[in-house]
Amino acid sequence: MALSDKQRELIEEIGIYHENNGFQPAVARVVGLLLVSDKPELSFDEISEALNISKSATSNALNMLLNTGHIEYTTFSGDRKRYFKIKSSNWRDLFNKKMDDLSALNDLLKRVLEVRKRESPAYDVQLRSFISFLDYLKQQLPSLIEQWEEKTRKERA
Amino acid sequence: MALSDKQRELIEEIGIYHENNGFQPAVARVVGLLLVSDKPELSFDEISEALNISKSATSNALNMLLNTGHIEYTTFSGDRKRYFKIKSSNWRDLFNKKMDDLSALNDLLKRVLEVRKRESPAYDVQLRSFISFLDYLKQQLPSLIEQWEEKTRKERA
DNA sequence: TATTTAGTTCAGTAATTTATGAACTAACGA
DNA sequence: TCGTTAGTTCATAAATTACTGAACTAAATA
Repeated sequence: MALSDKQRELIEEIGIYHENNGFQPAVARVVGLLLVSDKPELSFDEISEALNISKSATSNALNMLLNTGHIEYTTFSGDRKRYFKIKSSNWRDLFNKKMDDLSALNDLLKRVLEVRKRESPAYDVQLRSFISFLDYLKQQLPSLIEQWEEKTRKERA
Repeated sequence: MALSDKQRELIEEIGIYHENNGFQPAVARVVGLLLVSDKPELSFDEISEALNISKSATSNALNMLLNTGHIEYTTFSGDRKRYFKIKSSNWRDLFNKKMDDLSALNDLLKRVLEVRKRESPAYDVQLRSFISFLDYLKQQLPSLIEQWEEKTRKERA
């Protein structure tokens, strides 16, 4: 598992990114490694050694990522190892998760309006406006995706 | 500082939401309280008492939120207290932060393509596609916002 | 059947994060 | 000038999180 300095650096940066998104450090590094490594599929031991983390940490990280659908693995007959790789469908999921998170926020904010009793409705104006924007965004997103698909279709032609 | 059960509940839920977005628990609860409370502005002591957190935790939370531009305060002559409230401009900022985060991810992914040496370009197809989508989204967002503003302008008329 | 491989499990610890309480400061008001 | 108010600061404690190493399992291979 030869990794250039640039690769190691990027693994850490991707690691920190995913840490900030709620992943455990070791889990986040595994994602980084699988993204950045020249080989698209890595074995348990390759991961453990490349990142210099214990077998337990590796096991924990891989199972967590398998359970959450971030990675998957392939096998080869006559080889007992599993080879782990990023689930490529995961990009869309990852984006959807971000959008779901905004949606969750929006639900909370709608409840804020229901629950608090402010003297004047003036206090609610900004909040209502933000809620309305998030609703609009959510509604428009599908057609935005369609437009993008249309555009890429044309570009390939 | 009378808070209904529903208000307390919502403060916790908003708290958990913001914890998941990287805020410290106490900080996240302060945001929840300022959102949910009937009074739009609360003093240091009111916050400390309503959330049942120490003065140091309160001080820490308020200063952190002031520094990051999430809250601001007003004062009244003849009253030494500061009254803290959510910065309403903050909604747009909060959304922008989410988008910036996606943008940061996109930058990392572009670097992934530069750094790794995959045998076949086939491995890069999905990733390139996701990058292209994020670029498109970023580019389209301003006009999406404009459209929404246009729509709300019409609705008010 | 014995050995190696590919992991898993879990108790314990290291590291990190978060909150407390007590002592302090700075400004105001009596 | 003395007390009170409105906080701040910091050492420390408590809680939580993340990782390790050792012992284990289950299947495959010799």
